[in-house]
Amino acid sequence: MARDEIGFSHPDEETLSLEAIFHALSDPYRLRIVQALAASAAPMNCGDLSFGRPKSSMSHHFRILRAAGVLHTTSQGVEHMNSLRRAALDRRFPGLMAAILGETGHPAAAPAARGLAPA
Amino acid sequence: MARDEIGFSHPDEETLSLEAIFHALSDPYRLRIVQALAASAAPMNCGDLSFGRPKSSMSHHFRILRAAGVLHTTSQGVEHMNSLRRAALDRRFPGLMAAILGETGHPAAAPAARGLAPA
DNA sequence: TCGTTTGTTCGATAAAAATGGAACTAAGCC
DNA sequence: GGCTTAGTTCCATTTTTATCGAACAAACGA
Repeated sequence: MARDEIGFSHPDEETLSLEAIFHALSDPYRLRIVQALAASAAPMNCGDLSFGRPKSSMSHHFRILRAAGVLHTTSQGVEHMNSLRRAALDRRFPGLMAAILGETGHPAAAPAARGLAPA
Repeated sequence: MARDEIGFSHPDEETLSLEAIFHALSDPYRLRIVQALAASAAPMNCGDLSFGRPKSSMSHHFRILRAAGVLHTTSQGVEHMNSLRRAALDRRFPGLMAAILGETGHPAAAPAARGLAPA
């Protein structure tokens, strides 16, 4: 369990489990957080990822995503910046995030994972 | 919702959701069921996939896997034969099952999803 | 028809998760 | 120091899941 500076604890890459990742992604808000982060070039703070829900509720969701190793959070001033742990996830479960996010070799493919209506 | 002969109801391919699939796979027994089915050439009955747990408990897990569209079940005599809905899952979420099962282009890759120790 | 096998359904209980207000902490600004 | 902003932690409540015995149902064979 790596403890970043004075910050959050994120699980080591080797300990990431499919089970925890799936649990983390089985909640609609958490899935939206992941999708929003994937779509964003830059890290995003918690407020921007709260979808109008109470802070305490969202803080709970961030914690679960962090604990599953999906998210990485660092403090920058008053805010907490979140990003996907994409490289670690890709090494540990190659193709998983790509499939979830609807990134396939074929640009026309993966309609469902991109939120588009199926052909 | 397709209702097979006199049998089980399985969701239509178009309605499969990542969220439901993730929830289904976030339980250890359910994940093992999926992995066992993937490893098996032939469909398997419920007893062979029960890992020594009570029937009523496992029946519950089968129902969730079916409702998520992960599993397909048919009656054959007294037994219920289960198989992965691999084709439907692959069409709807290309690469997802391959990543979960640790099937990658490179035979040496995806150690974690195949249950092997990471290099 | 009776008994056996396989699995589902019911129902009660226990365990786990989600929710959100309130109090609190850390960082920055005046 | 006092004030503001951004999140976390605490705590109680609700909701959802999991667990598993017991009763039930369907298919088959003797």
